[in-house]
Amino acid sequence: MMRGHLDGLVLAVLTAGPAHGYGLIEALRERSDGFFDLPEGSVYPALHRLERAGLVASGWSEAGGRRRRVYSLTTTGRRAAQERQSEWRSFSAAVERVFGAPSRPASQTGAVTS
Amino acid sequence: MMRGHLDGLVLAVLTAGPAHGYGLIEALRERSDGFFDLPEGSVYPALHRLERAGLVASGWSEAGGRRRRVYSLTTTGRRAAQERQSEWRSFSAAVERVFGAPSRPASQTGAVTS
DNA sequence: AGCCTAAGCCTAGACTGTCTAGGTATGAGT
DNA sequence: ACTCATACCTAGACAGTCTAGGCTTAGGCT
Repeated sequence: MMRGHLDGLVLAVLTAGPAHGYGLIEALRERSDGFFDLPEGSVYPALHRLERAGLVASGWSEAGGRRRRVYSLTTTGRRAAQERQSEWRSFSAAVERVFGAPSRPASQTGAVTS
Repeated sequence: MMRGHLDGLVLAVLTAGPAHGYGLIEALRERSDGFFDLPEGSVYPALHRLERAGLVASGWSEAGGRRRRVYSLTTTGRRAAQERQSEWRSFSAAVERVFGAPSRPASQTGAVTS
């Protein structure tokens, strides 16, 4: 489950250069050491969503008799990629703070002390 | 937006001791240094979901004339809390790998090289 | 020829989790 | 009387992901 972070990851991959949907899935799998093995039904809609939002642009190309729709970042997409990344960092840091926070006295959270 | 990580965070807070819904929201806000300021409409349903799943148990208590529903971890909930945390770590690590991955040659991702 | 797999694209609908936006009630302070 | 903080709740909207299909071409195998 990608839980809303898919867009940022797709944009991150595209930062390194244009890619088509199928290759993007492979790139995500390889970059994550196999952790992200996303179904096409997740990635294609995400790409369409990003294109509708103007963050990526697409064009058709041909390779080995197979047609590919190749996506690349727009200018706003490149900016969005950086934003998503820094949003991730602060989100991730906040989660870590919650996980790593020290125990607090039970009285602060309404625990039953009797 | 909590993007599916809310359960893990709630369980993490409850690991430190029982809490009621409203106090849990405050605890999440404080632990995250203000980053997580969750609406009640997110947290209460999450608690009910966790209770239905048997990960937390609740009971009513009274404090200052106000009734509180206090939640605490069950045994399976305590185990789930650890699982969620380690799931988070591997998820987070995978995301970091994607963000931090070096650029690869365009040919690997179907880029238009012409 | 027939079959299977990999490479490539797509989408409708189900599902799930979060948030919006409302509601109720008590106690304390002005 | 009024407002604010505390404390609970839920229906329905919304958004993102996944399931489960569909389509096509190329290439390998029998």
